[in-house]
Amino acid sequence: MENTSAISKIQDAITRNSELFESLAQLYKLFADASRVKILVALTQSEMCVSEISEFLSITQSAVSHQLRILKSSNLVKTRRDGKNIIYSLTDNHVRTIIDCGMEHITE
Amino acid sequence: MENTSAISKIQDAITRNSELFESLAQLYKLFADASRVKILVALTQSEMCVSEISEFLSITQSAVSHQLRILKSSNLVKTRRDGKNIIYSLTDNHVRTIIDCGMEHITE
DNA sequence: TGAACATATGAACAATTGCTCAGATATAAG
DNA sequence: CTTATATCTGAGCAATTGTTCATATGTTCA
Repeated sequence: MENTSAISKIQDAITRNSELFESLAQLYKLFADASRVKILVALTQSEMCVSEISEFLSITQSAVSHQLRILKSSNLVKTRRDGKNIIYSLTDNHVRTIIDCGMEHITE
Repeated sequence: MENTSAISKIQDAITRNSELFESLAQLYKLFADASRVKILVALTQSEMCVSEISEFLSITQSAVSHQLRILKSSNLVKTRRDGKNIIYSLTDNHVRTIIDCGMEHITE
């Protein structure tokens, strides 16, 4: 199967930017789990502490904590301490935008 | 830990729309793999047949075929036959939009 | 019809993922 | 200091995922 020159250029571009697309996949992986999506959606509405989040997900506080760690180490959320509680909130508005974007596809 | 009424409402909304957010996670799952992302990005530029795609990914024709089946059964791509080849293309522009959206986050 | 090419499919397997459980850490209040 | 509350962490495990390999299906052309 011979390439047309046009397709060859596209293939080259993708091969050259391979790492970029791996980061992109990595980003989407963060949204690729129902628990994490729900956490992120909740945080688009208000900051919350761990126990508030684990209240409406049907999973343990430990599971929530694990997920939050993933989201935090990927810089999607940030934390501050308030007494015994750790309050989680979105780092910036990208999360909101990405969720809205996916929503449009779902609810077309 | 007592809920403020505001947070309680957010939690209710998320619990009520649980299925919606599971679909959303399911959608992002499709973008959560480097091979699939590269395939989709390639298809935003031009329709392609299976062998053209497997040429620039470092995976076998069989692996590409498996991935394409996932993308097709999720209605992200569609096919037409051209002789011995099956030509894959994007079903609509949502894919492009979602990719652009993620790209903005990466390349900020 | 038979050979060559393009694609699809199913089984098998390693790697990754998300959860639970048990226990560690940190803070606040008595 | 001790207890209670909130959160984090690591080990272990079942489920899912992406790939390869072998093979099947489908198409073209001689």
